[in-house]
This record gives sequence, C-alpha cells and structure tokens, in this order.
Amino acid sequence: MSNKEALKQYDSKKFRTPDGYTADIAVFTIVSERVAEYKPPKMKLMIMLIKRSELNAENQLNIEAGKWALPGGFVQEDEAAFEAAKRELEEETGVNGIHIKQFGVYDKPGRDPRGWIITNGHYAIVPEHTLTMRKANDDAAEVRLFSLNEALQLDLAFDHFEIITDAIHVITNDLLQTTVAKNFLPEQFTYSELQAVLLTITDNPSIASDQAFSRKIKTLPFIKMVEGSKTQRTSKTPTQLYQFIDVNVIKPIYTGSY
Amino acid sequence: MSNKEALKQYDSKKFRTPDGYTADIAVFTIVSERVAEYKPPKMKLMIMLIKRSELNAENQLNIEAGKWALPGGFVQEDEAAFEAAKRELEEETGVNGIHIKQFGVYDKPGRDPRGWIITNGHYAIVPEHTLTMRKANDDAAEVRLFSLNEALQLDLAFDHFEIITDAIHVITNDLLQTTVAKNFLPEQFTYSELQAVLLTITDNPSIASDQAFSRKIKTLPFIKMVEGSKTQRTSKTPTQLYQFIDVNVIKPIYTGSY
DNA sequence: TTAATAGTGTCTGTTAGACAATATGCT
DNA sequence: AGCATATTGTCTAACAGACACTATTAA
Repeated sequence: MSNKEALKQYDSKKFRTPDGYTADIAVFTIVSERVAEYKPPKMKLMIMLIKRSELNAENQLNIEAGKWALPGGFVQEDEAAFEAAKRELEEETGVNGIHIKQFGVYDKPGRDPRGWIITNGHYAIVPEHTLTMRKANDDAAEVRLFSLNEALQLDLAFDHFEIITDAIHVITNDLLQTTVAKNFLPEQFTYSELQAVLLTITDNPSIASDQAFSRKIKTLPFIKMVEGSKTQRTSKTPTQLYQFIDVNVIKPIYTGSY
Repeated sequence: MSNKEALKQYDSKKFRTPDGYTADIAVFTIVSERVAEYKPPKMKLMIMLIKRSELNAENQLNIEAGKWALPGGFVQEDEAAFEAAKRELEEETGVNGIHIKQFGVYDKPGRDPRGWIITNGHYAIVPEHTLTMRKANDDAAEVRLFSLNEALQLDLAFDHFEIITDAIHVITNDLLQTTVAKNFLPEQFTYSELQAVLLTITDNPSIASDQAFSRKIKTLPFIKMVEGSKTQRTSKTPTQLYQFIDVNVIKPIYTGSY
C-alpha cells in the first residue's frame, strides 16, 4: 500500500490544529421526592453539576472558576471521547457499567477562552443511590444535583447552557421514543415505576392514567410480563413485575393512531 | 473576571493535542428509476461518494488514494464543523440551503494513519437534480452515486464503512420518526410522492398500501391539505397536494397503537 | 376503450379513553 | 374497617386494515 509514502510527505504541523478535545457528561438521575405521608413519591429528573474550583490540580488559577459546569475533561490520544466520558464519570461518581450516549459536538469558535477546544457532549443515566457517595475532586469545589429548571438558571461555564439544553432535549426524546427508561429502573419493575419515570418528562394523559397505563404495558412489544413475579414495594397489593426485552423499536409517525 | 489571569497560566502546548479536525458528509439523494414503460417509477435512496485522488492539491501523494470515501475536509479554526460541512458540500456540489445534520463523532485511536484526527460526521439531503452538475475536484478523482448496498461493499477509506453504516441508520430513523422527508420533496406534494420517499427505506404495509396511505395522510397532524391545489404530475387523475406544517412531532412508543 | 393512478364506501375487528367496580393486604 | 394501589369489567367512539368499487383523463 502506498500510504507509507504518502505519510512521509504529510505533516500536520503545517496546519493549525485544535488546542484540545474534551468529553463532557450530562449526568442524569431520578430522585424520589416524598411529597407527603401516605402519598406516592414523586419522581424528579435531576442533573449533576460541579462547581469549578479556584485552583486546578497543578495549583494554578482555574478557568471559569466558581461557575457551575458539566463534569468532563480532556480526551487522551489513546482513547475515544466515549471512553474518556466513562473514565471521568467513574472518577467522579465511582460508577461504571451505566448508560452513556454521545449526543452532540460543540465547536463554535470562541466557545472556550483557552483556545480552539472541541467538546464532545454525552449524557449518562445513573441510579440515584450511586450519587450519594459522590465527591468533589481537584477540578470541582462542589458537586450537586439540580432540577432541570434550576440548572438552566445558574451561571454556567463556557457554553454549557447550550449543551445542557440540548442534553435535556435529547434525553426527553429518548425516554419517549426508545427504551432507555430501563436504565432508571431495576431489571424487573412495576407499571407504576415505569410510569413514574416517564412522568418526569411528560404529562401525556394516556401515560398519566393508572388504568390506561397498567393495561397498555401488557401490549407493548418491547416489554414482557414476568410470569409469577410480584412485588409489594410500591403498594400493599402484590403487583405484577415486567421487564424490557431487547428489540429495537421504531415507531413511524406516519402509521398508527395519535 | 479572573479568567484573564487564569489564561496567562494556561498553555495548551503542555498537552498532546489533536492533529486535525475534519467534517465528513454523507450526501443522500433519491433518484427515480424507471423500471419499465407504463409502470410507476421506483425511487431509490443513493449516497454520493468520491474516489480519492492519487495526488492532493499540493501535488503530494494522497492518503488512502484510490479508495472511495465520504466527501469532507479539515475544519478551519474560525468555523464550526457544521459550517465546514456546508462549505465543503457547496464546493463539491454547488448546492446550498439544504438540510444538513450532525450525527456522530469518530475518534477511535488509529482511525486515521496521519495521526490523531477527529471526524465530525454529518448527513445531507439534496434533491437529485443538484447532483447532475457535480464535479471532481483536487481531492476527488471521481464522484458517483451508489445505492446503499453498493456503497457498503466498496473498499472504503479510513473508518468510512462505520460512518456510512451509522449515517444510513440515522437517516432511516429520521425519515420515519421526524419530518425530514420533506427535504426530498417539493414544497407541495402528493400522497404518492411522500409514499415513494418512505418506501425507499421501509416496507411497512400501512405505508405501502395506496388506499391506506392516501387516507392516512389526511389525518396526520403535521401535514395539511392544500385547498384547491391539484397536480397531474403523478397520474392522469388530478391529485390532491399536501404540505408539511411546522410542528415538532414526538410520538411516544408507550402510547397509541402499533 | 384501455390503462393507470386517485379516491370513496363499507365492513370488521381492535383499540383508546373513560368511568365504575372489584381485589388485596397493611395498619 | 379504612385506605391506597392494582387490576378488571364494560361501554363508546374512533381507527386500522381489507376489499370492492367509482372517478378521472391521456392515449
């Protein structure tokens, strides 16, 4: 192959090249908020943000210090951004093996005062309990969960307002149009648990109605009933458990009913 | 703001930074294939690829020469990849003002023998006639349309097999779950024209049936009938024209019928 | 008249959506 | 018994899906 000779003539230093490549992660979790006694808990979708420290790991002044931001960091040459996102997330929360998805690239000129820095945006879904042991690290003075509305009203670093807006939009769509909701749930779950997850991002009446949804879940082609499995964790009445089956669903907007 | 002082201490040269950032474009078009006389034309979704020249613009040996590849090129510091994609596409096809969407990032270590090069993948939809005047340029020895199956059987440059596979997957989903199909159609169109576009990527029977689809189109919330507008371009019978209205459709997989 | 696409009439079985009633088991 | 969640019974209006039929017009 003639690539060898072509490579001899190639010199990337002739071009202006990017000053950095980072992976940022919008970490979503659902917390169960107890509204009142003897009332069902209300679930709420939250996003984890960090407050950037004044000084970085090398004891130098940190860029965008004091602002809230998405966790993330520079991608190394020997890894893909997706791997970097997983690594950063594990460093940050101690969790691995969770759902991560790339959803957008942020490369507008001037978006980072340090230079030409391209950010690869991901979102991650983690179960609530894994975030209880979260800790601040070198770059983060503080780590907190925010409701989506709260998050968008903060003074955010870089173009993270835009990234978070996009992430919310994407996860909302994915929750409704794919089976990612399973990542917020245990392997086996009740209709009301799934319903609660979906109600964090929609008020669709045919999802909100208990009767309608408990009927509907039985006919969904990507969910199967687990024979003879019941739980009492959501009510005094033993409740049927379901689980997702691995099929990919594409529901055309041009067919079926509305 | 203290960013100024932080910037003084920041030096990107301390880190290994990427050797390049490129925007690649999967250009899709639909060609009307005449199957036989007195038969309706069959539409076919095609992808435009270029054959990489032996020598580049500077008369040096080109990398991955002779292989088929997606059009694309290096992103400049003063533009976003999306702009670069538009620019490249206009240079390549002379078209602007068309639908372009970013869908993925390709950054696996070793994907490009020239070094650490990150590619931002886009897909574009162009009307057939704009590709008739397409031309080869410095980097491209040849430009051709391929069916999706043909394209995946070629000897493709870099990791373009993966990128094209992803692009096909994304455009297929988008055609069924969003209103992008409008970019393949004139502003006003008949039910059979829309149907033909959709049939390039699905065989869903309730889209494939003429009667069912001509009924269904009237009830779709994102398409409106154009009162008193008919055309004869698809048949001898004057046919009702429709057009997309600008609403965003999200159809949950958890509601409605299958 | 023929051929080809467009569109309607009509029927059947299924489903959405709503209301009401029943079931379960902890307290 | 009281209560909260789960689940089924039942009805109505709407719709999908299928088949048959009519409409339009160039050739």
